[in-house]
Amino acid sequence: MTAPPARMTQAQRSGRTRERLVTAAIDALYRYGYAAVSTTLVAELAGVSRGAMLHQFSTKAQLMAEVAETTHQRNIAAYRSTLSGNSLAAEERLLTILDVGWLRHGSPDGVAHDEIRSATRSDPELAERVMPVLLRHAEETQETFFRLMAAAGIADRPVSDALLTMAVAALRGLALEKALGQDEAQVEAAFQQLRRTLGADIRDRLARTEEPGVIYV
Amino acid sequence: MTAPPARMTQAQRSGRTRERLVTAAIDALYRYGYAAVSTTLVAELAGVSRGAMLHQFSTKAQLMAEVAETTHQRNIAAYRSTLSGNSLAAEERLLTILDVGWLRHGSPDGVAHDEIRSATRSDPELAERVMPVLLRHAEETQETFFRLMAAAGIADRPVSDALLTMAVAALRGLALEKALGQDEAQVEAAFQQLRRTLGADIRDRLARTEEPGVIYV
DNA sequence: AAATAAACAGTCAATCCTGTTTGTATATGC
DNA sequence: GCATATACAAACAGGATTGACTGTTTATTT
Repeated sequence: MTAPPARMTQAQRSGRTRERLVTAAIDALYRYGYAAVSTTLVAELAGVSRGAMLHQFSTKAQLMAEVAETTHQRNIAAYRSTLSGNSLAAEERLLTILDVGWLRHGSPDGVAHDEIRSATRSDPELAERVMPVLLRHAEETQETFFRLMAAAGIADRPVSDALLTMAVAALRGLALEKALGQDEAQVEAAFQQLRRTLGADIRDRLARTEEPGVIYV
Repeated sequence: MTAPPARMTQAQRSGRTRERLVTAAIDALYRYGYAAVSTTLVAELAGVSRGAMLHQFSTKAQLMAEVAETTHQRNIAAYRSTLSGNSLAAEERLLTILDVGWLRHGSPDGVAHDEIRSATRSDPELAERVMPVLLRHAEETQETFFRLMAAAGIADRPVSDALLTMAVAALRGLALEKALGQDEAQVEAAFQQLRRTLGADIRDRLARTEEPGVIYV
């Protein structure tokens, strides 16, 4: 007794296989890294025929663009849900962002996103399709972060951008160490060092502004 | 009138083609990234026949191991020559190390080294051959950095390791941004942010120790 | 219910890459 | 000077990957 073929609309069928493919791709990127991820592998992991895959994503770059979009959306959702719940003082709030960043960069979503990002360096076709997406994400993030900084009393765009770029670069570097299988405790200690250092800097900057108070997003 | 065949010893011939290949490989890794570097391309760039290449480096992993070794040696040479010349106060000295680190990580040598490092994630054969080398480099670096920290009065191994891991991860992240063609000024500003932040932290730590004074290496 | 469109399945061609193999030239040791 | 080992040259085989192509099934529209 096999299950009946379960009638679905076209949109449901498409959505289902697209989701399966994106999920499988994220998992594969997380586990093996971009260079070891072939479209054939993704299709197999997803339990989707090669034909179906090519119908939904006619090139590898298109699939990766969708992966980049999906992971980014889940990332910002994580920031939002963490920040919207509780109302912390400025310093705590900014450090919480760092914590979420660390959590996300180490997650399959974050690793997959960063894998795609760095792969654009070697793959012009991927770059052409995905870079615009990544740049949009970056601008979006800069804008959001600046609003948070401004709300904390540091309404200085260059400072905000530099802090963000530096922190994100550090998180990417640390996440890569973790992905390379370096000693977990060591990497975690390095993150705590980053946290401590950035915390001190932010505290210092806040001390030079009017009373920061509580930030509302 | 063509040049006479220039008699060379076997060692000279080997050394010459090995050097050509390593140089070409570094250049290719710097310009295109690991995934886009084939052995064929390296041989062409080096002006060396494929047969000669395979004679000197029978696998791609072996070539890459040599590249990793060469670039690392040049890196530590850069640190040594910078530090041995002048005798700076502890804080200045540590920041100088950071500056050299930034310079080297952005150089073709540094980029090539980091490309190989991250490629081990996707290429098990490369990992098997190269990881031992990279781990040796890492231990060497940790040891040297710790001695510098100790000489500066911060003889705390966990702190030294965490600081180093964090700083190197940040430099790798920033160097990647640069390699990806992100806005130079923006990346440079982020590095200055890192420098400022780490400088403050070190100053803070030094203040809690006995008079640091001048470090001799 | 018939016609059309969308989703899916599986094979194929073209390309690229790595390392092997076979053969030649140059240097070295006796 | 000759034998041997090392360095170099170039063609080749095997394997993998991507996107095209042909045909089938399922949904939608009229």
